[in-house]
Amino acid sequence: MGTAGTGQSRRVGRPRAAQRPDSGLEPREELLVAAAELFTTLGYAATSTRAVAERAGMRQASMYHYVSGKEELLAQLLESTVTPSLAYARELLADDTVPAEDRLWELCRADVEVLCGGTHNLGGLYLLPEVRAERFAGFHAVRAELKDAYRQLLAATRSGGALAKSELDLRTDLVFGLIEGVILVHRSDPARSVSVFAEATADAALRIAGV
Amino acid sequence: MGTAGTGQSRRVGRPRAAQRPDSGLEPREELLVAAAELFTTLGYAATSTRAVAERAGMRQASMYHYVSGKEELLAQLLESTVTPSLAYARELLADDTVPAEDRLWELCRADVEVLCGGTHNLGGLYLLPEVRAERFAGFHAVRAELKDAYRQLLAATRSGGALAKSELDLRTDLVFGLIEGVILVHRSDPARSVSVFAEATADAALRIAGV
DNA sequence: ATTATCTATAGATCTATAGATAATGC
DNA sequence: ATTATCTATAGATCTATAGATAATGC
Repeated sequence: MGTAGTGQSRRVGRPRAAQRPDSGLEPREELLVAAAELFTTLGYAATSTRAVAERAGMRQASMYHYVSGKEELLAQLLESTVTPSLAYARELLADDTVPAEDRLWELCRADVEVLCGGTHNLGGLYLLPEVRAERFAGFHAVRAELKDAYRQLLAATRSGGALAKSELDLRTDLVFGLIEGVILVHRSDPARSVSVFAEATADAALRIAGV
Repeated sequence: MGTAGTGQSRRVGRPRAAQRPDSGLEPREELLVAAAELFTTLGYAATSTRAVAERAGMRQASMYHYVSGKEELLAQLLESTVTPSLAYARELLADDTVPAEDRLWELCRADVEVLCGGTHNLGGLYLLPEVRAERFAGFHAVRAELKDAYRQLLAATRSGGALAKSELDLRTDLVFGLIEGVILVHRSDPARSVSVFAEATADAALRIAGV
């Protein structure tokens, strides 16, 4: 069995200068958690590499052993906000034993649940203007895929099938806009139950969709 | 009549180093326009005072003759996104000759129209994490007032009068979330007519409100 | 004299690299 | 020997102030 498993066993390499209770996370994970906290509270550009590294328990320069810089952390965090919902959306798209209305409802509910349920409001990072840069093309691709899943589910509903393309695009934007907006507004009342909020949002989305 | 009026007449003070076609705007306005462009495209923290000043046609240091720094520009821009809608909301709240449903619809429509209608997507600035700072308390106050106007109009509708407080808060968040979300999503299809989009959003808001 | 601007710059960052060091592993 | 970390720092910013300058106004 060796010494692996407990996590707090002695590690290779020079010890850290500022010793801390072992978080149990891998260093890269520690950096991501620290970045999520700081980006969402202080803002991305206002957060220095020093602040991220120090919060993760290492010195500024040590961060570069794990990531190429701040941008990589942001890119990873952004993708992690969409990937779970996208995987679920694909499952739902493939499952034609359930009416499209129900699948759309479920996607909305799950999407809000995931994004409001996390410790930090990573949803807000979606909208950083700096995210438009080429560097984040991967994130934009998965996000566009998710939006397209919404569109396809809308089109598959009874009332959606007959829509002209422009009307379908409009409704997709309204539904997608609702989901993003409520995620952002959620922080005004974080005490409220996330599952209740997510279900209410899904109900609202179906009413908007006109199904 | 004197020499005022044409705007391009000779001005007091040392001439600018980089002469440009006269925008016709006051220097402070030029700075605000430049800041709006840069903040919305590059991001707030990623925009330097030099970039703002230079785009406004002056050197970096000259900016301080008009504003105390970047924060003041952001604070002013933020307030300018809410103030028109808030003034309109107050009018609507006072006008009890029109059914509350219609007034709510009209507020939603106007709010989206103003925020999507501007040249830049200032709506996105709402969500900068740096805006949570004490410095922007004024903005948060007017924004909270606007949200409260939405709440009051919702409460005044036929179906809204009977709601428990928590239910009213929930619906307010859904409607307010929709408005903010669509403003952000609007940039995905800026070619679409703003007035059509604003009316569709107002329709959707009423459906969410359950009236 | 007043004003709006300029140039120059001090001081405070921040990022990313170079090279040293202190552990474990063999 | 390998690894993870450290310390130190060069170079590139960026902000805000000090003080000079080039207009108009009286």
